[in-house]
Amino acid sequence: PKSFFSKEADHVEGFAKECAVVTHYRLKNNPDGSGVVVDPDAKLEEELIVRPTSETIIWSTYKDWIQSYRDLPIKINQWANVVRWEMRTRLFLRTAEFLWQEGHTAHATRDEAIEESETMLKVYADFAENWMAMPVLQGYKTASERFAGAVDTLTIEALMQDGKALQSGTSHFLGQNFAKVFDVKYASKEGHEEYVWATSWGVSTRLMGALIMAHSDDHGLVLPPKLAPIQVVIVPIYKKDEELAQIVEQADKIAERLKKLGVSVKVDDDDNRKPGWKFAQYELQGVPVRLAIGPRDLQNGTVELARRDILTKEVLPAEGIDQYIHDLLVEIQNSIYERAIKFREENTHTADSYDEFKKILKEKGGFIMAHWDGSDETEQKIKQETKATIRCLPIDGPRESGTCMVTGKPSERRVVFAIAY
RNA sequence: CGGGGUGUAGCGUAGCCCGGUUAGCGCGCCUGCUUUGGGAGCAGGAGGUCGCAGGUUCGAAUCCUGCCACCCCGACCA
Repeated sequence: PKSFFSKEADHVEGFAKECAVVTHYRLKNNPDGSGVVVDPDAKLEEELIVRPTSETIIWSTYKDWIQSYRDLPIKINQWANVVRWEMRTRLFLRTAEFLWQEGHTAHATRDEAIEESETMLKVYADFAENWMAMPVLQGYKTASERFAGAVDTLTIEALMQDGKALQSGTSHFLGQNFAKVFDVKYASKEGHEEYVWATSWGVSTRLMGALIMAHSDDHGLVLPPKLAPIQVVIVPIYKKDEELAQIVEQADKIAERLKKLGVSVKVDDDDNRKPGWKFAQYELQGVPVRLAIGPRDLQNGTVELARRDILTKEVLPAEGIDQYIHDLLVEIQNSIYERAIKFREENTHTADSYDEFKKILKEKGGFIMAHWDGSDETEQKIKQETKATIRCLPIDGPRESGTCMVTGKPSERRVVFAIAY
């Protein structure tokens, strides 16, 4: 309901310009027969906002669920579709409707809430790095980039292959902002009424875009083995039906052995597509390992193995190939990650003057470490003049005193700038 | 909303400026034969209200007017 949504002032300001609003609840046939029209008699007394995020409905509910310190902490995660009516959408990265998980927690103390927000950021960073094989920077957002209604916003920032940054997940420390406007209090051990402390955090289908842009090449997707739905595909090569039968028998044997090792396999005996077509197709889909088996292999007891990530091929003995692949998948996972790390290192630069900053931005892109005086004005000026934004103040970033590249005022540390999606 | 652009077969497009054969090409689709270790080859075939409406003209995909739709750039952005 609109009235729920209007409580937290910053929250309203942050989302008001991109909300889909339900004003009517019924359609009817157009009398002129041209289709359906909104029934003007079905106007809602109070408009509904299709949620851009669920804080308001969550907190109006938490108010009923929380009375005592014994009810805390409360941690709910939900998967939901949300709608943000962006001016311009971008496939996977900024769709009008997207699926995400959003967690909402309430805590008795400030420290506990902060710890929760940091823990979740690490969960996201762990997933990005160890499953998606995508290195991320962890850090704090500046005030202007913060979530609407948050005291602090933590972010994981990834670097895409085109040198642009992508915010890939966020975790917010909400302080007592929502507790106060939704009046969520609990009775403490000491018998005092206290407002709860809150967090929220989420990752979305934007991660699909991140995965694509972090690893793919001109042949298509490159999926990290841990996330690939099919880790190994076996393509038979044959001329006659009798050959196919023999090859498929061999392929099935290898597939069975792989499955015992926990590897997911597809044997593609589709006769409608030819080997070359299949090779290209599975590369497009990012299947990490491809085996080709033909009459020659049957005779020699070999298979041809191709790696998707580095596009190599080699002929290996069929004997023991299952264990070899099992180990290779681990190696590929690491290799993709290492390649992404290397790319990020090569595309992270330091700038000590505004001119140098602009030059790097124009010629190289990537992350730029630079000193900033901490003011909103300077941040906005840089954004207007260069389109670069402060991606984050890294959690583990080194302290290094210097002077702001724009104003010359003192700075305690470098912050991370980039052009972002 | 401001600026720019595009609508031609299932998809991608040429033709439009400078009006004039049966609107051309690629992919895909269908049939046959040959093929199969990197997205097959040859031969034959099907498929079109040229976004919509009106106008100019002997004649309009092409020129004019109006409308509709979509795309790109900017403000927004997990």
